[in-house]
Parts: sequence; structure tokens; C-alpha cells
Amino acid sequence: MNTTASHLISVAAKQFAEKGYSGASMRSIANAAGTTQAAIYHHFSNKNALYLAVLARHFDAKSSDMADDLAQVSDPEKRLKILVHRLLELVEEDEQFRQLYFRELLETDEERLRVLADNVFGELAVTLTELLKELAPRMDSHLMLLSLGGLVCHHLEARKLSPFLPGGKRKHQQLDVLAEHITELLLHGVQRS
Amino acid sequence: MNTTASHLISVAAKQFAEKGYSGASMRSIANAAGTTQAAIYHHFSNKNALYLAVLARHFDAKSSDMADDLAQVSDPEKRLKILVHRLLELVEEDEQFRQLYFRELLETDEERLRVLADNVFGELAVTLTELLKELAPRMDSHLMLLSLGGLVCHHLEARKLSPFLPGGKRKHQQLDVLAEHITELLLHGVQRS
DNA sequence: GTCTATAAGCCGATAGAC
DNA sequence: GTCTATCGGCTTATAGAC
Repeated sequence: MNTTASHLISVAAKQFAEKGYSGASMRSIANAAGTTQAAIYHHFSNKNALYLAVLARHFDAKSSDMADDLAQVSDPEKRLKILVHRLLELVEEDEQFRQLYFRELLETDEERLRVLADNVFGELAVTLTELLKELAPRMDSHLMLLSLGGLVCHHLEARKLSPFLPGGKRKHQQLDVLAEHITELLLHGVQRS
Repeated sequence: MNTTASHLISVAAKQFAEKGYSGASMRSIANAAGTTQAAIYHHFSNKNALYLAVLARHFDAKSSDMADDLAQVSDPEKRLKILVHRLLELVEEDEQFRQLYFRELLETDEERLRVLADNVFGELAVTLTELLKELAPRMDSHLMLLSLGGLVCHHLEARKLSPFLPGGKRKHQQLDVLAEHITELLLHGVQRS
């Protein structure tokens, strides 16, 4: 695999995630990668091709071995607990994934949304949907997928905002506190007797 | 109130929401507003000031009379149902609010996040937090606010993506289907007997 | 309060040397 | 495969007429 192109993708991913497509320039990407702007065009035909390469890498192979881990546990409650925890870890450790996902959500280009769904959500979404069907047979599994994804991503992305919101405390930054809240909400809702 | 400045803010809001800060140019905003780029500088000192004016308007006075509507209903279950419905309507009808909110979430500038929290979430967040304390006394009200906001905003924003995800059907676009799903999830979780 | 004109600089992309 | 140089165009912002 071409090492230079691969390195360019890594650097570009960081910049696209942080600054958005139009906020990141070929020049600044080249500088951060220690090369020149013109050199990028040897590896990618244009800026959009570079961006698509970034998406292809970061929205791929994210399925992880979640299904295998869950297969060992039989109690549904514990299974959901593990699922939420794994998913939070997965999405937390890859900040770029989260940022790129939210940026793509704001995109209106339909083909780009399709690429997003097929790649990210290709394997991972199918795995998750199957797990959710088992764990929540009573609920619409498609909407559950969106609820779970929304809860996990929004809680993580809103961590920066949390301190300024009513009741925001330090403990609300902790991953296990978030995991417990989401799990409890998903399992029993707000009204457990 | 200056009508020209006000009109500029409206036009700018649309463009910033759709294309982001660096994607929207002073020229394109001026063109859409039917004036010239230089004229904007008579009303706003620079691009950032225009952007802040957009945020100030769109993240303000969004509290609505949700609290009043809810005060008339005593049954907690119905109260939550109404809350979710109202919130979905509120956030659905103002697409720009949603887009600007997600874009600001991606922002790292701490002062900007503070402005966001104080303005948007100033009044509305306090109202919602109070309501959530009543409706979900067992749960952490701060995390509940983030869960509720995340569910509502993510479901609405992911509507474009939904058709490409596993199990996505036309009915999942309907506001009342989303409302029922979110309400059910919040009330009882996934495991109601 | 809006215009034209322009400054100074960054943008994506290409040409061609090495 | 990477460089320098450059093109045409667009960017924010300002100057000054009306």
C-alpha cells in the first residue's frame, strides 16, 4: 500500500474533521504532511477525491468484534450494557469518526449520504441492527439503531458543551457515567417504579 | 430595528446553516440578499460579527410556551408525550437551528460554545431541565437533557440518511412515528414486559 | 446607506523541471 | 514522486464617490 498516500489521508482526515471540507485547504494539508500542495495531485486527482478517500478509510472496518463479545453473554440486560459500553468506547476513541459523521449528516449531497450509509453503516449497522432486534424485539429496529447512535454520538460530542449547560458537572464527562445513564435509559426508561 | 441588517441576518443564517462558516462567502450572502458584498460591512464589522449576529438571533427566544401547555396536563405519561411532540415540532420547523447547532457542536472555540449554551440553551434548557426533573426524578436531569436533545435532533437530522440504512422505510420519515418511538423509549425503555 | 474599484492574499489546479 | 512557478479565480476587507 502506498505509504505517502496513506499518510496524506491521515493528515487530511484530521483537518477535514476539525475544519470541514471548505475550511481545510490543500496547502494546509500539504504543510502538515510535510510536503507541497502540488504533490498531493500525484496521489489524488483533486480535493474531492482526497476527501472521499478519507471517508472510505474512516467509515470502514469499524464493525469490531462486538458481536463475538456479546455472544458469550446470555442475560439480555448484561448484553445491552456491554453493547453500550463497547459502542461508547469505539466512538470515543475515534474523534475523527464522530466529527466526520456529523459533518456528513449536514451534507445534502445524496450520493455522499449513500456512501456514508454503505461504508460506515454497512457492516456495523447491520451487526447493530441484528443485536437490537434481539435485545429490543418490541421496538422498531431501524429507529432503535438511530436512537442508539444518536445517544452515543450526541453525548460524546456534547461533552464540550456540557459544562455550560444547567447541572453540568465534572462527573458527566466520565465515560462510565455516560454508559450507565444510556444503559439505564434504554433498559427501563425514565419511570422504573 | 434596522430592516436591512435584519434581512442580512436571515439570508446569512440560511447560507451558514447550509454551507458552514467557511463555505458561505460574503459575496454569495450579499447576492442572495440583493446587495453588494461591501455593503455588508456598513452593518457588520466583519464576517465573524455577522455570524455571531446569526447565532444570537437563532439561538434566542426559543423557549416557547411548552411549560404552559404542560401545566394543564397532570398525567406524567401524557406530559412526556406532549413534551416530545412539541420539541420535535419546534426543532423540525427550524431546520436552520438544527444545522447551526450541529455545526457549533463541532466547534472547538470555547467562548463560542459558551455563547451557544447561554443563548439557546439559556432559557429553553432551564425550562426543559425543570420539566425533566418532574418527569424523570430518578434520572440525572443534566444527562436527561442531553439524551432528549440528542434523540430529537439526531432523529430529525438523520432523516436524509435513514433510507439508506438497514430497515429504513417511508414511515420512518413521519414526525408522529418518530415521536411515538422516542416517547416509548423514554417512558419504558426497550424491555417493557 | 449603498455603490464601484481595488488591495492583498489564499484557493484549487496545472505545467514542466528534475 | 516531489519540486518550483504560475494561472485564473475567489476571498475578506478597505477607500472613496454619491
